[in-house]
Amino acid sequence: MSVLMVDSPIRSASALPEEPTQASRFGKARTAQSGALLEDYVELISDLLESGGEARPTDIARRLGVAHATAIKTIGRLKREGLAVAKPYRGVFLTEAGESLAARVRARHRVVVDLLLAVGVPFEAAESDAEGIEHHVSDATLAAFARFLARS
Amino acid sequence: MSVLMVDSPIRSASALPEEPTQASRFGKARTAQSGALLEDYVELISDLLESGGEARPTDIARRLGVAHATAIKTIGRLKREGLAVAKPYRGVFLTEAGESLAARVRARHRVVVDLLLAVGVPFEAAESDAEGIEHHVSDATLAAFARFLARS
DNA sequence: CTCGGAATGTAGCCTCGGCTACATTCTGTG
DNA sequence: CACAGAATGTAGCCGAGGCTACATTCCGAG
Ligand SMILES: [Mn+2]
Ligand SMILES: [Mn+2]
Ligand SMILES: [Mn+2]
Ligand SMILES: [Mn+2]
Repeated sequence: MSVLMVDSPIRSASALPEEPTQASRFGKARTAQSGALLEDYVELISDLLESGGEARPTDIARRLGVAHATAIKTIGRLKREGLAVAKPYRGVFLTEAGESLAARVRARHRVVVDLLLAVGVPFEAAESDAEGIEHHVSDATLAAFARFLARS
Repeated sequence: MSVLMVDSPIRSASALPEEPTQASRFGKARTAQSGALLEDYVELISDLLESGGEARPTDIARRLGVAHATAIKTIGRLKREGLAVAKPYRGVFLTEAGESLAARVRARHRVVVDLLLAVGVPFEAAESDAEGIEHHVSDATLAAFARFLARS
């Protein structure tokens, strides 16, 4: 059995994926990323509205750790995309679409954190990492997470 | 015991985190994201070099699903940051720093995919989502993933 | 009621990461 | 060995998402 595996059809344990496959994976990651910011804003605005009553630009900015001008500009984008409404100096509110997105995003955030905790990630790392990870969790993955948590 | 829990110190199961805590979590997610692109380039270049020999801009662009001009511009950034070297028309190579980053990134990618598979995520979703998730997995989380996989 | 400080909004700048269009260089086929 | 076509590189555009500086509006203490 002096096999050297030279010219084996299987090149190695981790051969490169096909080009179109790989391009599609990278493309999905880029797409997911581009929605991340809006998701975080909508989730945060919903949290603020539920827990206190008001979602003011300064609060939003402070919680996100950005300048207030940055927050206001992004709130403008939320309005353009039909997720939020706001009259000058009156605070920000969510549309139906905004509320429904917020609900989905919040549910997913919770499942991701719980999954991380369930596999042994320390609390603060779980919360911190989840803030980025959540935006890259597809429906299929989310469903798998939920199943895993259910049978734990 | 006609307690209504009004004015209880614990407001609800999911109270908002403290402002500085939340800002730091969002900030970390933003920072992680800014490094993501370079990580993917370096990992891909390393894969191409190991598996074939050459890492040419056109190949890189095709695999990432972007225009070749975009890839060339980013390769310029890799050079500025000391991760890659390339002479005109000669293909791209990694510096020591680049190789070492690539090794870490590839190892982390593998652990993330394995973790996803281990909790029941279907293969293609695991590969696809991992491409985004990997960039938000801290060292603490990575270690927890590895421990979980070891005792499975 | 006033008025000063806080909140809000606007203007304009920057980098990153996409893109298209065009210019240049390389290279393999005839 | 020429040269057409592919690969590579350059120029310049765009939007997103940061920032600072400044203008405007609101509101509560006095
Ligand atoms: Mn998030
Ligand atoms: Mn979140
Ligand atoms: Mn990736
Ligand atoms: Mn990867």
